[in-house]
Amino acid sequence: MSRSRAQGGEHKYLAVRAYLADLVTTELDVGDAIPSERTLTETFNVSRMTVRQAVDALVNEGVLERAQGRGTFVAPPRADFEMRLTTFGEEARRRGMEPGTRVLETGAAPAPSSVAEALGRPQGSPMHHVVRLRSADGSPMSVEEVWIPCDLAPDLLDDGVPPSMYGALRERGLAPTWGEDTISASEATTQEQALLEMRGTRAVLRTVRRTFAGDQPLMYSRSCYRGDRYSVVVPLREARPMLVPRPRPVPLDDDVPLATVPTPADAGRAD
Amino acid sequence: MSRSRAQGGEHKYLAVRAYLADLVTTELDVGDAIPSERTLTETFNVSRMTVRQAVDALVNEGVLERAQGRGTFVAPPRADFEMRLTTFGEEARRRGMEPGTRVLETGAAPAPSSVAEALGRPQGSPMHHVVRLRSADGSPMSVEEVWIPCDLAPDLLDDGVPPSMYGALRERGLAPTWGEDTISASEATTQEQALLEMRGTRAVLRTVRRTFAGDQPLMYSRSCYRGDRYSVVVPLREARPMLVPRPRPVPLDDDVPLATVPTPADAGRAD
DNA sequence: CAGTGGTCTAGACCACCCT
DNA sequence: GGGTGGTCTAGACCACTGA
Repeated sequence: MSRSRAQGGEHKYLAVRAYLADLVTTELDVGDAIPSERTLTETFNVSRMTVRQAVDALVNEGVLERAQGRGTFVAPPRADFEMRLTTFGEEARRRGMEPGTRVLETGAAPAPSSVAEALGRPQGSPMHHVVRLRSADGSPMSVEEVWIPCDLAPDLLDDGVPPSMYGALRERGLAPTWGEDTISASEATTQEQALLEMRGTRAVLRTVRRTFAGDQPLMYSRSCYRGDRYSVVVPLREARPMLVPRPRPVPLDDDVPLATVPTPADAGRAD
Repeated sequence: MSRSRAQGGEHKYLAVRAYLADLVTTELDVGDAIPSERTLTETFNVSRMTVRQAVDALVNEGVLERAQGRGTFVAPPRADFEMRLTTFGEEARRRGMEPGTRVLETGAAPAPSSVAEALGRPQGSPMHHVVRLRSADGSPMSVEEVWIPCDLAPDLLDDGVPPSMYGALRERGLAPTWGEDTISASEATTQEQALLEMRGTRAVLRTVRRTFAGDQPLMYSRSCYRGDRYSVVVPLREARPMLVPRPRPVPLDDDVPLATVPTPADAGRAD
């Protein structure tokens, strides 16, 4: 059991898949051809269907593209029509700026009703609460407030505020898997205005984010960005090409799950 | 060649696929089992690999879920982590409100530089230009300004402003396939403030949208939403589970495409 | 235990592309 | 024509599930 796992795992198609994934990331450029299916058949001593299973997987992931009669090629980096759960730091660096943070407030606090509701917790339940001023290239960008239920990670703030909340949660086995931003515009409070050093304008972009690990609500956060320095780009896909199942999901009496906690299936239905 | 296409097309797996898709949409509820693979093998007189090809396709689309040892079931409507290209009307109705429109301005106009640049057109080239006040349940929600190159659809405004721009474009064979919103916050101009009947606040949420049909830029639009009445919900996926190809795409000398027109591969890279 | 999906074989013919 | 992917067969054994 410890031997014979060449590269990818127990299954043959995984070995082929791993080989191809490695080829793509280390040897080939976009547009290059991978070995033909029959070649792979020989090099791995497997049947063609097995090779195809491996190639199929990478095609489905958008890593490879097939072209009948020509071959199979490394696909150009795919259009990404999905926003990602990124941290302020990653986001700033992606935009070519150096992120900075000043902790304004930290500690435990009872959950306000809006926060409790959003996380599916009883009102007033204990939460880690952190308020930070975030900056990019030295100038203030946003004020960010975070709540995380204490019981999920009691020791979260024991060593001070971690550089990345997502990182700290990940270390505790609570990797964020999806989330939801609600974006709106309003005016800065005088306190926010001062913190963000805003002068001409008071317009700010606010986002409320709920972060989940699977079904479990992990974190609630509110950010307030300078309207004159920050914008969000959202890629948009074609309207609904999908196949819709369920003709009429008969209301069920048993098996009613937590009501206020949306599942991924509820995401994307704005409002 | 004209006969023998039972339901889905020439290929056997497409027939099975069509049969299953029909089952899912007309007979089965979420969670119901589909016929077993071996059953399908018999009813369609095909081999099991062929059945699997059909089922695989639907599983990849998120319509079905396999469970080893138990069966294959209709999947719950999938989490939708993608924002869709919707029109103001669809969007309003989805939120349970009745959309309304008042045309403020309409006609042809030379493209301002920002618009021309965004659409990859020469500055000053002729564009359809429409400004509309959009309302929901009778109260003003946003001011929207649209530019569409005249040459794409010369007759676009011949019968007045169409109820849906996307619809009108679709009728002319220019179906929008993807787009990109840039969302920001700022203050309303006095004109906007008056049109939107804003009183307490001046904060507005602005979106700049570019709409494409494949590689072709179709439309540029700017909207200005009342900050106190409008917000956008953006679903967020897990941060980068993907496999990244290209170690170093050697700069190519030939085959350089239109420079200022981004392809889908550039979407999602904010900023 | 019987039934399900998961993996795998060793062939086959076809449609397509390039030379 | 020779190579490529696209489809398809008729089996096989395995791992897992549920009664």
